[in-house]
Amino acid sequence: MFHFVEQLIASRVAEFIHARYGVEIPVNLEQPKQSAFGELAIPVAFQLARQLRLAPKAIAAQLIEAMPSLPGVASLEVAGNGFINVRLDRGAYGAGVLALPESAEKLAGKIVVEHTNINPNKAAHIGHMRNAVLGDTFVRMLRSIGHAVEVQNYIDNTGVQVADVVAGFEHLEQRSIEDVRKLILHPEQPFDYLCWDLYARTSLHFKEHPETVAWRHETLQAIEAGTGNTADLAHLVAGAIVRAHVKTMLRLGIQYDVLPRESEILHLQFWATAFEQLKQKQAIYFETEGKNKGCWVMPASAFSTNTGDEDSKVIVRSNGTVTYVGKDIAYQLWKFGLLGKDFYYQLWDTYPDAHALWTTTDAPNTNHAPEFGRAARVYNVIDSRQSYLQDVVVAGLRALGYADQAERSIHFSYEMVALTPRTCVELGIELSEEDKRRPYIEVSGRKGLGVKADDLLDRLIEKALAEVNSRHPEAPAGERLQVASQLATGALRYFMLKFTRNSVIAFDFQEALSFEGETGPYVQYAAVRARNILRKLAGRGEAMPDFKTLLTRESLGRQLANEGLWQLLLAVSKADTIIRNAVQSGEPAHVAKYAFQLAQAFNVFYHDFPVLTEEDPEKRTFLLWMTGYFQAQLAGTLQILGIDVPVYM
RNA sequence: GCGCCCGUAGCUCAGCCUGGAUAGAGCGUUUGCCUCCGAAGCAAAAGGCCACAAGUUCGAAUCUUGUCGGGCGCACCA
Repeated sequence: MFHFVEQLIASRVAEFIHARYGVEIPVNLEQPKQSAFGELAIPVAFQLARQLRLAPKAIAAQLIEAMPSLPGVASLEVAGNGFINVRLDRGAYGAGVLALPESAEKLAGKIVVEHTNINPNKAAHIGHMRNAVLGDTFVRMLRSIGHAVEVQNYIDNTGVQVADVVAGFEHLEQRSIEDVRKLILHPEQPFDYLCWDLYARTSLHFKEHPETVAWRHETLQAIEAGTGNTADLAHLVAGAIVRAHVKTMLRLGIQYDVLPRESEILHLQFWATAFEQLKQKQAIYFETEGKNKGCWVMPASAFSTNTGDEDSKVIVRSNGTVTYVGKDIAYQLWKFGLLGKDFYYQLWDTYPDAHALWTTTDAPNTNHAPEFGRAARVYNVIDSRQSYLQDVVVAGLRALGYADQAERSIHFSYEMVALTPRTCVELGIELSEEDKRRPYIEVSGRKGLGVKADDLLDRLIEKALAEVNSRHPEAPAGERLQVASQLATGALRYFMLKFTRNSVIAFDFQEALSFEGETGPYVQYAAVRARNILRKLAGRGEAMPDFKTLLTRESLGRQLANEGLWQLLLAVSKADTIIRNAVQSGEPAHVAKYAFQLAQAFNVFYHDFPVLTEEDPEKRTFLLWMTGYFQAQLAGTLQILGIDVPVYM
């Protein structure tokens, strides 16, 4: 509702200024820091002062003198050095909120969001969770304002990391493919955990015995060839790990539409097609001298604005194999429907809610897969350390003449998750004296240094369950576990979202395990309390009043004369403004912050205005309506954050 | 060396894009509030040269430049 009023006032004021002074000027409204200054402030007199050569205060006075009355506005007044403060007609605003349907119109053009993208060779850790939660929340934000969104989780199943684990199985562990199949089917420990350790051990072995690094190259070549025992083993391992990842992410309410795999990029010759285009448009050239002799490279001038930068980027190695960036250019072209070819698809799994998850395959078939790719806009959720490579990919698009798509190919970047030295100690990780003085320690899958996603979730559930057990010992055990899981997810997702994208998260158990203050459970608690009031009402056999007939504009005006209630209604009605701005700036943290503020506002309401015991019937009706409105807005905002409202807590 | 990010309360962070009226929140500390829709809550107090300097401006935490700290990149790894 707030969004609507803001826009209406801004456009009317701009029109008036144009008519009166003949000046085209954008009118920006701001929200005063103090509520005593009204609901909105128009600082336009300051901007006009320069052009009209008049004091801002005098202009502001002229404006409010001559301005025709604005709809929904009670009064305008000059304040400070030239602000125009706006006071809204509270009854009209309340009636507007009551009447306005919450609907999002369908927007044209599909948006592809690629996120998660974990190498399928080990368990997911907290860094991967930040990626997935950011991506998933952004997807929910986009969908909530009417965008069609396709979620892709790219699987690099033919890369070095998978090769290392496979080499570990074959050389260090002397395991046959049948052995590994048994480890997957009858695990003593989760397979992704087993690979976590094996990957760390193999990496260490390579470091200590450099001559064995040859295993990696042999394995890699075998995997790329696609046939034979080693390739089959890699396929088995990567597949099992992907299943583990999909399962872990589902615990956080994260689902995907399609898992494009690198193996198909290779087998279906996606790269060969892209390579031809790049050569044709001379986006890359064959280097004949220097350190990159024999490689196909992209000149630095294509992707770097720094004129002194002479380092070109190798796309095809001198041995004829393509780098990751090359494959990514092909993939990015496909996302926009620009490659001129498509994958084949097969069903990977069906989620409990019947949503289908597809993956790519190189075998032609008659499966009825939906159409994937052909995006109007693409977001790649990738940490900021890879911004250099992302720049190269976008430069590839531009060099091929796809300037529009390059513009709409967005690196949704975020800073890494690191560990505080205290957390490292807690995990039993030995730190050097130098590391102890650092603000944070980078996680490393290669070193096995990190907090596994499932471990963290388990700890959160354990803690939440203890709390739930102490409060609701009589409730069924299954239900208590369900509630504890929802609280754990809420705590974790909120924790991952409360920081803005470009701030490094120094992960700390104590902070992440908290359920008090600015946390997911705090917001969940407010939603549960709001719903409990409505539930109690229904429990008494009392029907909800007919708000639309009882709450007339006059009645709303009387109730909203109460400053506290008016401020609360304003806060609750700002959801639309907040979410639109958050999508615009690509910042899920803003939605999280708003959810928290909404919960704070509700707790004030809850404390100051007992609803069910209110004796004045008109006020009681109003308070009930506010409760319902709060409940709906809290639940709606939490849904965008991917957080459930438990039945109790 | 070059590029990107960060520096705001004891700690962890919002605010910076789009300059504006007394710089906010959570945690921690101190003090109150459960006979009252659930205390995972509410109320209050203390706590700031917004790293530093110069510039632009009527006005700078916010824009520009420089300096100093810290982090991350700059592979024929991804």
